[in-house]
Amino acid sequence: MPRTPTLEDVATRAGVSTATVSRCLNMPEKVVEATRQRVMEAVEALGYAPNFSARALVAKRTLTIGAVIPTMENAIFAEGIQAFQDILQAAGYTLLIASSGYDPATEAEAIRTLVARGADGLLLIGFDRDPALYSFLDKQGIPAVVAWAYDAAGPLVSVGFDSRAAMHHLACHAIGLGHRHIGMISARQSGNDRARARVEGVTEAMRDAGLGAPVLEETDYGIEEGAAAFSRLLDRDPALTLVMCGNDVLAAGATRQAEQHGLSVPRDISLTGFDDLELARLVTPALTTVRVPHRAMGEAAARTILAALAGETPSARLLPTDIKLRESLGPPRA
Amino acid sequence: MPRTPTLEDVATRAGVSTATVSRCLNMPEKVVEATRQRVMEAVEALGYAPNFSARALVAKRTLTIGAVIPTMENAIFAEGIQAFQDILQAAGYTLLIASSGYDPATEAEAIRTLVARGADGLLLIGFDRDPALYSFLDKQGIPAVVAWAYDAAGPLVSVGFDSRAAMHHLACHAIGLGHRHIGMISARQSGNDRARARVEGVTEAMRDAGLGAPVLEETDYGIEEGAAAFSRLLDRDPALTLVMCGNDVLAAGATRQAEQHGLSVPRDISLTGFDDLELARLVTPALTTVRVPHRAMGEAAARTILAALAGETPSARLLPTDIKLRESLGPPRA
DNA sequence: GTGAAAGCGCTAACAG
DNA sequence: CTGTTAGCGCTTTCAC
Repeated sequence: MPRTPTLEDVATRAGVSTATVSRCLNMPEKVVEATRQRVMEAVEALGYAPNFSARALVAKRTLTIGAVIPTMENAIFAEGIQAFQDILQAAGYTLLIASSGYDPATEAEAIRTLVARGADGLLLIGFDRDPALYSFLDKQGIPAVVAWAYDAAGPLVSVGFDSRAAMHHLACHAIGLGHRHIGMISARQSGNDRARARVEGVTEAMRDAGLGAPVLEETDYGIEEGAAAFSRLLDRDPALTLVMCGNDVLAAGATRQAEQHGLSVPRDISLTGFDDLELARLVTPALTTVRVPHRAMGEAAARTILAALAGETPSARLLPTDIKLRESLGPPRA
Repeated sequence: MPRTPTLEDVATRAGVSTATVSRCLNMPEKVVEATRQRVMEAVEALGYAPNFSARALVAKRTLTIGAVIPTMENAIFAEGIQAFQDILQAAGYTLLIASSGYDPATEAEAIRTLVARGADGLLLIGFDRDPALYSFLDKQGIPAVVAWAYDAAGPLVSVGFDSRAAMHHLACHAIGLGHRHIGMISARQSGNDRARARVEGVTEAMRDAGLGAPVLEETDYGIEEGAAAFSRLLDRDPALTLVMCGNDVLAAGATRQAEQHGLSVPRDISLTGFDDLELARLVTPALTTVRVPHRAMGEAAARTILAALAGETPSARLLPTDIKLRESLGPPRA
C-alpha cells in the first residue's frame, strides 16, 4: 500500500524544496510561474492533499467551527444550522457538527472532542449544562456562542429568542379566546432551558388569569411521542379544550392523534406549536404557532462567532418571535 | 491570554516527563497509581485537553469518519445518518458531516477537506461524481462507501437500494389502477443518480404499457418547490390523473398545492412520494410512497466502513424497499 | 516504572 | 525567487 504522499514527496518529484511547494500552495504569487507549474504537476500526479493535522499544529488554528446540537433528526435545528454554515463557509471556515441526543454527558464529550480537534470556536444550543464546561471553555480560551436561547447575563454570549415571553403571549391570546382547561405537551425539561421556559410562559399566563397550572405531559422528541402524549393528556383530563405543544413536531403528532380520537381541530380541541417549521403549514389544520427566525439566528450566531474570533467582544442578541395564527387554534367548544 | 495548556505544562506541574503524562492518558495501566494521581490532578487543574492535531500527526489516524451529504435541511438523510453515527460512535469513531447543497464542486471540495482533515474513512451519497475524485480517494487509500444507491460494479462499495426498480414497481401498480396520463416531479437529475433512476423507473413502466414518457418537471428540493412544480405540471397537461414525485418532500408540496387548486386527492388527482418519511403520514391524505429502510442502511453503511477500516473487503449490499399504499393514490377520475 | 529523544508533515522565519 | 532550518504537541522506542 503506497503511503499517502507528503509535501516532501511532491518536492522531490518537482525537484524543489518543501518550502517552495508549501508556498505554491499557500501564497502562489510568491513563486515564479515555471516552478509553480512543475510543482502543481507533481501535486496532481501524486494526488497530494496537505495534511491538515500537521498544518493545524503549526498554524495554531484550524479554520474550523464546531457545533453541538441536540439532534439532527428533525428540522428544528436544520435551517438555523444551515444558515450558520453558509456564513462560516463564506468566511473560509468549515463547520463540524456533533449531535448529543439531548444527553448532557454526550454533549460534554462532544464539546471536549471538538475542542481537542482544534475547533477555533463553538456553537452550543441553550445554556443548561454543567458549569465545569464553561470554565473548561474559558480555560481553553475558545470563543463559544449559545444560540436558540437568550440571556444577556449568561456565561456565554447568546443569540436567541425569548421562549418564555413568546409562549406567554400565545397562552394569553388563547385564554382571551376563552380557554380555561389547558394542557401542555413539553419536551423533557431537564437540561433543556427552552422547554422549561415554554412551560413557564404558559404557567404564568394561566396564573395571571387566575387559572391553575396546565396539565403537563413531558415526552421525548418526535411525532409518535407527541401523539402518545396527547392521548395521555386526554386520559388525564377529558375537559381540555386546548393543548399547547413545546414545538411543532410534538404538535404535528398531537394533530394526528386528535384525528384518531375522532376529535376535530379546532372545533373539539385546539392545538398550538412552536417554531413555525414548514411542517406547521403541512398538517391539517395548519398549526397556530410561534415563528422563530431560524435563518436570521443562524446567521447572527455565525457573525457573532466570527467577531469573537476577530478579537472583538460581541454582545448578546435578542431576536423577535411572532405569533402565527392559523387554523389549529379556535375558541373552546361550548 | 493564557496559552492553552500542553502536555509539557501538565508534566511540569506534576513533576514528571511528558512521556509519563502521555502514558497516563493512553495506557493508564502502565503507570503506578501514585504518579497517575498526581498527573490527573494537574490535568484537571490546567483544564488540559490533548491536541488532536498533534496526536493525529503521529498516530496516522484520527478515528474520524467523514460524510458528505447533499443537504441537512430535510429529513431524507437525517435518519440514516443518525443511525450511521450511532454505530460509529459505539466503535469509538467521530462523525464529521459536510453538506454539498447538491453542488458537485462543493461536494468535491468537501471530500478533499475531509480527507485533508485526516478522515479515516468516508461516506458518500450516490455514485454521480467526477471520476477524478474516485482516483483521488484511491490514491489516498481512504476507504469510502456509497450509500443511498446500489451498484455492485461501481467504483466504490455501496449500501443502498434500487430506486429504479422501486419506482418501476410503483408506476406499474398505478398503471394497473388505470392511470394513463402520468406526470412526474423529479429532483434535478444532473449529478443525482437516484433522481435519474426514479424517472427511468416511471418511464420504463409507461413504455412497457405502451404509454409515452411522463410529463416531467424538475425542481430543486423543498416543499415550496414541489408545490410550484405541481402547478406547472397541471398547466402543461390538465389531463393528468397522477403525479409521481421523486421524494416525499416534493409530494408534500404537491399535496398542499392540489388543495390550493381545489383538487381533491386522490379523487381528482393521485399523488405518490418516495422515502416514507414521517411526513408521508402527516400530510392529508397520507402519501402512498416507497419505503426506504434508512435506519438499516445507515447501520449497514457504518458496518461496511468499519469492516474496510479493519482491512476486510466488504461487498455491496442491496436493501429491500417496499411500497406503502396509503390514501393519496387511487384510481383515475372517470 | 519513568525519562530522553527522535520524529510525524507542515509553515515560517531567515539566509542566500 | 528559493532553500535551510527550527519547531508546533504528541507518541513511542530505547535506555535507565
